[in-house]
Amino acid sequence: MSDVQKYIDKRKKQDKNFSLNFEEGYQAFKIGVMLKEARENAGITQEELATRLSTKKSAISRIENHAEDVKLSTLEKFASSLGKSLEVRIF
Amino acid sequence: MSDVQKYIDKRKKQDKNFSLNFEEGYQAFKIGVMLKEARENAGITQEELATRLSTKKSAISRIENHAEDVKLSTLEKFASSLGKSLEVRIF
DNA sequence: AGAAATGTTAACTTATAAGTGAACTCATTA
DNA sequence: TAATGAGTTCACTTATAAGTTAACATTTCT
Repeated sequence: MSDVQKYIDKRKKQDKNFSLNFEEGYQAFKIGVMLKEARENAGITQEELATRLSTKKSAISRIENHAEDVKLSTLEKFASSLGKSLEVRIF
Repeated sequence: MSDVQKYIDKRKKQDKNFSLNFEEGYQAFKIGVMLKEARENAGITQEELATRLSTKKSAISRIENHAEDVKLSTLEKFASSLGKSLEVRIF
């Protein structure tokens, strides 16, 4: 079972509304999970990442959990501050 | 020579400022070219695409040419209205 | 060449992502 | 069982992407 799936199940239990309408925002949600995973793999806290990005931990949390939508530049900064790259592809 | 490179050369000729500072916004720019390419491959005009996306051709032109930044949802809508998918990957 | 279709740009408005601070939960630890 | 560290959520502000109109430019026709 993938980490994404585990996370979905966990959130479904906690959050009644969650299981209902997450399909709409699924893409954005999945990216939040991706970002959280990338950060955790890098072994740093939200606060540390926030410092690197000159922002606050609350902003990081929002992106990882509730981001309806994200700007491309935000994704890029997030990724590159973890030493990662971002690929965007149309296929 | 790639289409992206051809386009860069063309723009450099037209636009004095262009060759100077395009590194900064390179990612966003490249995506604009990608989107333009995808649209042209689909054989539709900016106006037709604008109609599909319930917006105006000027907005399409801006995204293809001058977009400093783009929202993920905009990319997704753009791609899916051309029958394409969007992939975002951190690596 | 002139006309029609297509694309670009600028100026302005509207919608919303991101920045911020504070109060809270939860887990760990001294 | 305080205290500390990590994460979440809320309310508010600020920055900016996207919507819109209109004028202009460019390309592609006959």
